[in-house]
Amino acid sequence: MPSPPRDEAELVARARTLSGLAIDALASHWGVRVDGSPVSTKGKVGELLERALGATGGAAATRDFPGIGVELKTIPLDPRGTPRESTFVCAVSLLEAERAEWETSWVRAKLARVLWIPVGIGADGARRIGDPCLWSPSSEQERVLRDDFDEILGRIGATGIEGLSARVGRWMQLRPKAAHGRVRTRAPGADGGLIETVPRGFYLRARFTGAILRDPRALPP
Amino acid sequence: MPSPPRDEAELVARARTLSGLAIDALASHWGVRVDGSPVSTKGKVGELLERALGATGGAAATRDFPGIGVELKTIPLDPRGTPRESTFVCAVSLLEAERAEWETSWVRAKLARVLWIPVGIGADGARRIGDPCLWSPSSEQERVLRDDFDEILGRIGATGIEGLSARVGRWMQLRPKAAHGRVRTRAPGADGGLIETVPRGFYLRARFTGAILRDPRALPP
DNA sequence: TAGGATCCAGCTTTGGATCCTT
DNA sequence: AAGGATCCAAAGCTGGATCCTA
Repeated sequence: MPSPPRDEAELVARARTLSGLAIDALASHWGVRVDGSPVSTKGKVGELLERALGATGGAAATRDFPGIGVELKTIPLDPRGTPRESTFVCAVSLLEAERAEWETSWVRAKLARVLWIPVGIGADGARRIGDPCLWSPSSEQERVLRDDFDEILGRIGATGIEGLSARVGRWMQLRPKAAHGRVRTRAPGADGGLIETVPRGFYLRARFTGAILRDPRALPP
Repeated sequence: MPSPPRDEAELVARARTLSGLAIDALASHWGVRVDGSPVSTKGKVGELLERALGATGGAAATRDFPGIGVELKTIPLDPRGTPRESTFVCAVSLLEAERAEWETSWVRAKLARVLWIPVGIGADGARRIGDPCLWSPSSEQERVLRDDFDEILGRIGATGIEGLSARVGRWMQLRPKAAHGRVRTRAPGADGGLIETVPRGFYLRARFTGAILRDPRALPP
């Protein structure tokens, strides 16, 4: 198990040495199976890269590399280099939604510094690690993310969580997270009591992550 | 048959009196069948509204209302108010493509002043005429349309018509027009001779017409 | 043919549902 | 539950093919 990287430069240097490596090779090195049925290997590649880069593992970690304030995100690409999926950022606390502000939010902190690692798929079907991209949002990008955040949390306050569609948000959306979980939220209306619902999390739309992988300062539609 | 409207105000006033009217009612008034199989009634609604508004009919007309320089376009909407189709603007002369310029183009002249008439569909399945919208492109809108025009004609010049996909163009695209027609164009390359191909026309994408019906100065993606 | 357009199979995108490990 | 995510049916969009009338 590698020790945590001392600084960003060391983290990026390590990520660069992994570039081009087949996922299968990395998996067998770490004794992890990533060749099962697709549904049974969700999240495995992300965890594999955390290990290989010396991330602080486990559910207690607030960030992947707390010492240097960097979040690690893998992005699956299709053969043309386009993200195949949206990217989960973090869960949201529905009960604190009304008081939440972008400046002090967890989602902003997570997105402040991200090491994106694309995982491509070759003509032979083998998945390979791509070139890492250390990114912080430009001020224009952050403005849109903040607008999305405000609109999403504003709707939760106005109509309750059941009135919020995953369509809301240009680059960021709120969607169910976890099939079996239960959390409490407030029913719509001023007199709303507590009701139970499924947990939600912030996701970045694929068109946003695709654009920043091509150009870190891009402003997608 | 109404006489041609004297000016824009009269045209819009007439269009407003039609708003809310069922297409079936208008059709029976003019003795036109619009209840056949969908494939057999293409274009009927557009012709019906031309008649009802006193447009100069026939293939010889360069514009629907030449006296006042207005083009009439009907737009079919789905139950949510979104355009169901792209909108045909005019044919393109492939042989003159290399010399063509936006400023003097037919497509620009047609789009300079358009009376959009949405045709919605109610919960009962009946089609009804909506509120007319007299529109000219804003300078920002025209800039994008000109860019599309330049890129489309530029590609015809560079790669020939067969190298041009209907994907080119943000708001406007070039697509086949007429199933059986034949026109001549120049083969790609400096030494290109004349070859035959299917006629093409400019179309406005539904996301553009949908946006300007909601807000005439909107700048869709 | 020119002028009025829509059809519709196939591809892409969306977003609610779901899976594994600690 | 928290943290790593992907699955996949259904809705939406695309764009080549096509239809009618004068």
